[in-house]
Formats: sequence, structure tokens, C-alpha cells
Amino acid sequence: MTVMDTASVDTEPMNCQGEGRRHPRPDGDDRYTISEVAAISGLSAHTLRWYERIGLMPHVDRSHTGQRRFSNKDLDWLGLVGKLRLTGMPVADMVRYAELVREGESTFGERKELLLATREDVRRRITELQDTLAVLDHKIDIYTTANA
Amino acid sequence: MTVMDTASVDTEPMNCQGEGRRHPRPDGDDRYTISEVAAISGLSAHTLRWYERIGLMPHVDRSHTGQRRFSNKDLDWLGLVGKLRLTGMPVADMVRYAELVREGESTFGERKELLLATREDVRRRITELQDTLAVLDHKIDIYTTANA
DNA sequence: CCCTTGCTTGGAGTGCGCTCGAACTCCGTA
DNA sequence: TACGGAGTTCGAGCGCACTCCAAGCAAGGG
Repeated sequence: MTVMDTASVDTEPMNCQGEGRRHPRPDGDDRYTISEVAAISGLSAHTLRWYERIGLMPHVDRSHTGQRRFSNKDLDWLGLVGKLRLTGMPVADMVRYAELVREGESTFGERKELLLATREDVRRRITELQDTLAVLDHKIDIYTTANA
Repeated sequence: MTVMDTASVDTEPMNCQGEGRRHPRPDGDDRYTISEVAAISGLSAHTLRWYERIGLMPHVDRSHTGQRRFSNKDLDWLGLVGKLRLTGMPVADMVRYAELVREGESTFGERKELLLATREDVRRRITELQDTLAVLDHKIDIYTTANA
């Protein structure tokens, strides 16, 4: 083991303000059904199963009857996936990242590279959107003064 | 006619810095072939034809043999469409906007509403991306200090 | 005159990210 | 014991935004 274990690096909580619990249930009895996770994450149960099928989820625990029981860690992971989805990152790339996570700490470097590239991408997109905002402001202004 | 004519409101140039011509050719001999516009806009000729088919382009002028001849105004319109595309606006919504433009100045109000809504949307997306950026920074930082 | 190049049309095909349906199991309550 | 509700798997289907194809036409060069 290096400084941090793999799990803590890869499932860092998304909102670590300290105030209020980060999760609906404390660690220990964090065994959510798929419909609970659907409600929490906003994703459909179908989508959650599909994410698992394509390798976008770490292997989810099962109850004795084979039903999925999601953990707080799974929720954290879904939080990260949600953020990455907002950036427009293709699902295939997220699956790639998930694979790196599964391969263990030897892939730290590669994962960091991926995140760095993603960050630059996000920065570019923010700039693009700000340009667009300027255009919209300008046109709105024209419409406003046109029938003032 | 109100203060401004429809054309000037709807095909405002995107980059009006004044320095350098806004278009490859000056108004007057602005009759671009489809492949020229493809090169300029970065869209494929296929996509340009498709845009016209679905009503996302104002009617494009034709040569005596029926070939498309795009104008500087068309280029401006494609510039706006390009910006709106970056915001993730569905093509159907852009078609709606194009329809409003075709319907004339009576739709100024509705067009402005649409742009206002889009602007709020863009603002939200920028905020989301900035949140995501923070998450990425945080994770990158963890990876950096982990094997420092 | 033929050949190439670039354009035209309508319609079919593609890739992505879900989304849904069918058929089944399991569990809790009446 | 019957039933409803929530879960399971696998595979098919869908909506979007292109992307491509086939067949054909017009202009210019050798």
C-alpha cells in the first residue's frame, strides 16, 4: 500500500462540507436497493443496471437472493460519474477510467493523466460557454432596444 | 418596420471586433459553394444539406444550375447555430427559433424569451462545469500528493 | 466525346446513451 | 395459498444528430 488506499482515492465524497451527512445512511448499514439509489441519484433503475453491465460500476454487492445492495461508496462513485457526464465525457471513457480503478494503484499515473485531460476539456467548454453567453447577451440586448 | 429590420437582428455577426474582415469575401460577391462553407464552418456538406432540409437554415440561394450559393448572412446564421449547438440546445429548438425568424418581426418577443431561457440554461451549465472543475481539481490533487 | 469533379436529391444507415419489454424469482401480507 | 410489488436477466427498441449511399446532372479539360 502507498499513502492512500485505492478505495479512498477513487470514491472520494463529492460534497465534503462536513455539515450534514453526506449519505442518507451512515456507513455500516449502507445497503440501498436499486430503487432507493434511483431516487437518490436521479438515474433510472434501468440505467443503473446498464451502467453495471457495461462496466461503469464497480461490482455491486448482492443480497442473499441476488438483489443489488448499493453502498455509500457506490453512491460516491455515481456522484463522480454524474459530474463527468455533465462534462460530456463519453461513457466509453468513463468505463476506461473505471477499468483503471479496478486494475489497482498501478494505474494512478494513467488515471491522473485522464483527469488532467478532462480538466482541460472542461476549461475549454467553460470558455466556449462564456463566449456563447456574450453572444446571447448581445442579441438579447438588440431585441430589448429594438422594441423599447 | 420597427427600429431594426429582421435580417440585421437575426444575422448579427458573431465576432464584431472590427479588425480583419468578418467574412472570407466582402458582401456583394459572397456566393460560397457548399464545400467552401463546409471548410469555413467545420460542418460537413452532408450536415449543411441536412440543416436546410430540417428547416434549420433560411432558404439558401441557388446558382442557375441549382447548386447552393451561401451568403455572408448564411455564414452568420451558421455561426449562431454553432454557438447554440455548444450549449447543448436540441436541434428541434433551433429549428423552432429559425421558424420564428421566418415568421418575421411579430415574433420578436417570443424570440427574446427563447434567448433569455437559453441564457439561463447556459449560466446553469457554466456553474455545473465549475463545480465539476472543483471536483477534478480535488481528485487531481489527491493523486498528486498520493505519490509525491 | 469522354472523363473527372463537384454538386444535386431522397432515403437508408450509424453510434451513442439510454429505455423498455418479456419472462422470471422472491418476499410480505391478507 | 394467492396476490401484488419489487427485484432479476437478456435482448430489442428508440430518439437524436448526424453520416453515408446511389443515381443522376452540369461544367471544364484532354
